[in-house]
Amino acid sequence: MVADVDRRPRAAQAEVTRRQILATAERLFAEEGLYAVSNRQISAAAGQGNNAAVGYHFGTKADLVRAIARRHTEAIEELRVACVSAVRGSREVRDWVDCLVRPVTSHLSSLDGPTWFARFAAQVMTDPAFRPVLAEESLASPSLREVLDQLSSCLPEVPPDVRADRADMVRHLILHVCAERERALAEGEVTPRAGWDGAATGLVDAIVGLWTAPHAGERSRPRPPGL
Amino acid sequence: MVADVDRRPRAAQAEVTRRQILATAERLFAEEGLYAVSNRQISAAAGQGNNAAVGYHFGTKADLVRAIARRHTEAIEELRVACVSAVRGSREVRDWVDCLVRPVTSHLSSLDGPTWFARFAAQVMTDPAFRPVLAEESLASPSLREVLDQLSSCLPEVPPDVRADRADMVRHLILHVCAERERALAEGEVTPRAGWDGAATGLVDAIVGLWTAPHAGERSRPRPPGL
DNA sequence: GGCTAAGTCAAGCAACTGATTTAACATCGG
DNA sequence: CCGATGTTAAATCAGTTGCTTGACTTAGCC
Repeated sequence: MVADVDRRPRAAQAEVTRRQILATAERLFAEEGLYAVSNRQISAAAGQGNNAAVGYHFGTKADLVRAIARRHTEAIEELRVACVSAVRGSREVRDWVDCLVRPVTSHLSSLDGPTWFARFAAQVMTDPAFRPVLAEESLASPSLREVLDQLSSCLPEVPPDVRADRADMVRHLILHVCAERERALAEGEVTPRAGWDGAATGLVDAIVGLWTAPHAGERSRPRPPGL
Repeated sequence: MVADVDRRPRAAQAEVTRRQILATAERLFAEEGLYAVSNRQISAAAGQGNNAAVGYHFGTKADLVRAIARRHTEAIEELRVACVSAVRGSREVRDWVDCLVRPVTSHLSSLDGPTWFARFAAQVMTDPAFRPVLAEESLASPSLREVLDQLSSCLPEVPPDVRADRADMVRHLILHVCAERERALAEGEVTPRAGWDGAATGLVDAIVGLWTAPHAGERSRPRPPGL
């Protein structure tokens, strides 16, 4: 169980197998659904004759999901840290919204070929059983906290509960728009935007508008009486 | 199980059973997850000694999901039609955004006790296998098309692809914000807004801001070079 | 009253699930 | 060189899945 001796051929082969299982599981989860794919199918599709390879290298299905997620969230976290340090000191809403959106889209576009992580993450965050696996550690990111704090300080006049409400909206927006775009790409549909960078621009435009929108009370117009 | 079943006519008793299965399945799906619940568990939890009751009254799991969804989407559709006819002729963005949000939140608040449909729908729309079941018929609603057309005509200067992009965002926003709020309510967490009506107001505010936000190109500020 | 058909119940089916166990095998430390 | 170790392979386990089957109960109609 020593960590720093994995350069040997033996440990290297195991690492190749682990990587293969991770990649295969991520693809199958995104395409077929989290629960629709069994550990056996993953092992087989990963080229492992062993039908228990997943259980051996990872543990339960939750552990596998966590391992897949961590690999991406770590990369995204690095990009976000770089993005934050690039705009630190700014008071522009758009700069900080960029720090929320660009790390995700940039990471997805950095993966060659089709991507599956956005669809995977959307499923994990929507499933009541798997949500806690990813939610805690993902929302605890210090750089993410800083971005949200900075975004809040850009709008001191907006009540805190409204800001919290909208922060949730932004989170859902980024996740599911990326997942939907990924799915559209995979199914060969036409996408509203060309490339992940264009999608990010559309997302940032919309989020800036959402974040800076006037909040309840600033509008005096009454709602229609029907509802 | 129930004492007064013997007095009911035959067909009515079957309808009671169907209703019971639908309600139980909706609750279990929302709480445990779509795939985490088997037809057997649903039958048992619905008080049916028959372990194949679900298969008998409905067909496959997809058929059950469709039946659950239809019951709610029909009610929401009615509310939306009423909402649309109330604001027809208006050129205000907020009026038409109301027609997207209020029917959903109004329907959820009309159900007494805790609700499960939003979480259920979020899972269905996120799962690659079940998404087509709900997506087609839900997006084909004529009143929904009219609202989106009216919303588009409110912003003629915005390119069509940007409008399509943002329409997708609005869809995701309404669905997953309602689902998240429902989940928070079920787990006893504090919710940013009090009541579904307040949540709808926050949602409408944000969506109006999102929809009317300036789009790419209207901002001349270059993005930070880091990404 | 007796018959048909619908609804319910209970048992059992093959197939599949995660998990465990055992064997084969290459690599490593000495 | 050999034994220890860790990875892969393969067989097997109990439990659960959807689905089918047949018996039982009862409403509706002749």
